[in-house]
Amino acid sequence: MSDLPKPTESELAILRALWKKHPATVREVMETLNEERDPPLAYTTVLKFFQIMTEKGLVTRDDADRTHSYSPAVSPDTTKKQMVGDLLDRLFQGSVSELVLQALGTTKLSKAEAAEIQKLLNQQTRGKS
Amino acid sequence: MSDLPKPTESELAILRALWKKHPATVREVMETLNEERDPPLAYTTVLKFFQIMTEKGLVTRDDADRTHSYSPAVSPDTTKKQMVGDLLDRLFQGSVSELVLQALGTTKLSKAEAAEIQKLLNQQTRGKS
DNA sequence: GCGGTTCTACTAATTTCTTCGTTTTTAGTC
DNA sequence: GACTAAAAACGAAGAAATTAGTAGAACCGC
Repeated sequence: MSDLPKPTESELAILRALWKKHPATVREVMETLNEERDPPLAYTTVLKFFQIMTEKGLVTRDDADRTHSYSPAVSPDTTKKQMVGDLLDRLFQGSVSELVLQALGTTKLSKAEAAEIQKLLNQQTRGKS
Repeated sequence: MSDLPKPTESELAILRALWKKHPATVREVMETLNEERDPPLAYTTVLKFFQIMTEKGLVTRDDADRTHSYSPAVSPDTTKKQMVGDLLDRLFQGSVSELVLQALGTTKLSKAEAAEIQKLLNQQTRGKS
């Protein structure tokens, strides 16, 4: 499996929109993106990103209808794994625990969240020396 | 306090070198970087990065001697916080717990590491409803 | 069928990042 | 003081990413 390229900042924004709702048209995604942007993006700009991303294999296009629709070709989970792994290499010398401690240091968690993490930790260390 | 810009990939590589040893000269950092690079970087390339980063305020320059020496103007911790926060926003809707679960899912931790995380979790949830 | 609308494709300008060659400055050596 | 070796500054090319204008095709209502 040839790994897909790491999405750029803009590509990621589009993937986020697609993960929320897909398939989606260029116009739909454009509107979603422009809700949180001051200089709004032109339609053709967003279209261009879709063309590039189709080329790269990050999204798939359905051109059965005149108005093409797009879907993500990578899952949120895969992408998160990829990007966390990347950050890990670049900034934490691969130390997962350091990253986790760093992340935990930034905010307080709810009890439920903490419990969930505890659970995973317990699973991981069970039976280890 | 005007936040400093997010370092680019190359700038980050230089910061990593400086965090390991500073102050350091251009040549020293160049040699460090080139240990793990196949097309090695030219001296002037590395120098250019230092000039840009000085401009941006990411490093400080000591030009007392003819051979200038540089030190990081941002700490590893600050940078890590910045970049983790960035990833959090961009990919995890700000959910620290989701990021942590994702990170923990990638590798098994040593017992010591797990214990350290447990400790922090306990501190954080103490006295919470 | 025709005019307006909306879509995709094409092309290209702009910006940011990376890279390095050339020139200038500096400090030491004879 | 001129010569050389090393460093810094400058300028600019190349590459990647972002942005958008324009042209041509497809559809819709009349």
